[in-house]
Amino acid sequence: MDVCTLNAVTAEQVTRHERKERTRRALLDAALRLLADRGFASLSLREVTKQAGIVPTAFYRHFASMEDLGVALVEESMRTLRGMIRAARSAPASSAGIIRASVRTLVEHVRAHEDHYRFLTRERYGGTGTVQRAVAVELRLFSRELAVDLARFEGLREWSTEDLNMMADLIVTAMLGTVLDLLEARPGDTDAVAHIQRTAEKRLRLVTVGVPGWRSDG
Amino acid sequence: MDVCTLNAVTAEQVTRHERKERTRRALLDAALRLLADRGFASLSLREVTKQAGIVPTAFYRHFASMEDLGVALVEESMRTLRGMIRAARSAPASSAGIIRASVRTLVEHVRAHEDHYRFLTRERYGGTGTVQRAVAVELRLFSRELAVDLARFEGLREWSTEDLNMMADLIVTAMLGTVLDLLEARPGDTDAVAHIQRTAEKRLRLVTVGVPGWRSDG
DNA sequence: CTATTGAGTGTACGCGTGTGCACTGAATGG
DNA sequence: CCATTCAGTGCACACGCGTACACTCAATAG
Repeated sequence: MDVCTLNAVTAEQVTRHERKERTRRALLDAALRLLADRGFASLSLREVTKQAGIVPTAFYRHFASMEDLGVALVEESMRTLRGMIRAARSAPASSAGIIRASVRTLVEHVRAHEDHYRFLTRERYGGTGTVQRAVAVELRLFSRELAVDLARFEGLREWSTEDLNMMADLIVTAMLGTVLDLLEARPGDTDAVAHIQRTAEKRLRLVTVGVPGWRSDG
Repeated sequence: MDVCTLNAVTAEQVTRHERKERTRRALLDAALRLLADRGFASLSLREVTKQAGIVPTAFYRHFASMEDLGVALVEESMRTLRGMIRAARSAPASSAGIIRASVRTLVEHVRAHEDHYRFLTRERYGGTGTVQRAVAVELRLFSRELAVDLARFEGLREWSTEDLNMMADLIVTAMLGTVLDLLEARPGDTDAVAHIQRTAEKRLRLVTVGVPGWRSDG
């Protein structure tokens, strides 16, 4: 293999892959668009391909099945979610303002990626089979990461792993509830969003204000 | 109308209604059975009628549409949920043991009505259109009722309505998470159930232990 | 320059869907 | 006793579904 051949190969793969990747994206985006107001289970292969602008049978060049596409969407959406927590982590962390900052990050992130968050919340609870399980697994991992973050805070250092996980689960659950509220609010309704934001902050404060008085045994 | 006629009329309506009601029940039960591992949206009229043992077109003698049947299921399931909170209310209420007792009531109730709780949790988040909205509305009412209950507790008497609603929402959300955990645990896995139960108690304790230190303004 | 690869096409199939329509036959009412 | 009501039947239809199969025709490889 000389340089020329190598370049050729590289060029081929780039262009080839590029084209294929573009169609793959079109399929994922088409699915996401259709999922705006319906569950993944009620999504048909034909609908998705039509929306993506290709013929039904070409679908199989990219995914082995709809379920496969669903799992790909889970991975993509979870990448978005992790992006959010990374943003929240790197925000100014005055221990008092951290809740306010985190909630603001969440609200902005949900606005910017409505489709991913809608997909995750819907399929976590309403989903079926492989897709639901994939979301459940990823969210559990996510919650465990949050538990590690929590362990660094004052007053939580000596908590047991189990208790930290319990608290992280509670926070994630509450957060998903907030996400749902945000998604159900009409997009332009700033009053509603402000109220949801305030309520979300209160929820987190109520959870954290109990930390000093916590005892693990009932 | 003499007595005889009246009796006849009564007998007719009873028997007539009885027969119809029995088929209606069969349809609801069939749907519930099929919903054990699938979402309501992916349920077909033909499947339900087949499972219920009648011919597809006879469906319309009982419901105007599948959506209609879904709303009926929401109402029925919410009646079950309200039964649970009534049971929890009437349990021995030593302020310390109330959490433990409430969680036990919840766990037993979910075991006894798995199908209803599965339906509610699934359609609350994963649902679509009329059914999801019906569940959302009913759950909001339920949460408001819980807020009224909370207002009777020591330390919560002087809380604002908004704060009480916030706390009630948080509790309902956490409770629904517990329901989900219970439904996902394999039926016979008593270890898993015990762990879920313990975690649920801790969640509630973490929420309530913060009450004395609560201040409404951030 | 020629051969191969592979993304996307078009046709065709059997199946499950919701629902319209004319019907049966037992329960009911006068 | 006869007429009416109405829950449930059986047939028919048009449609959307997943996918098998043979294909086109650029991009790529040697």
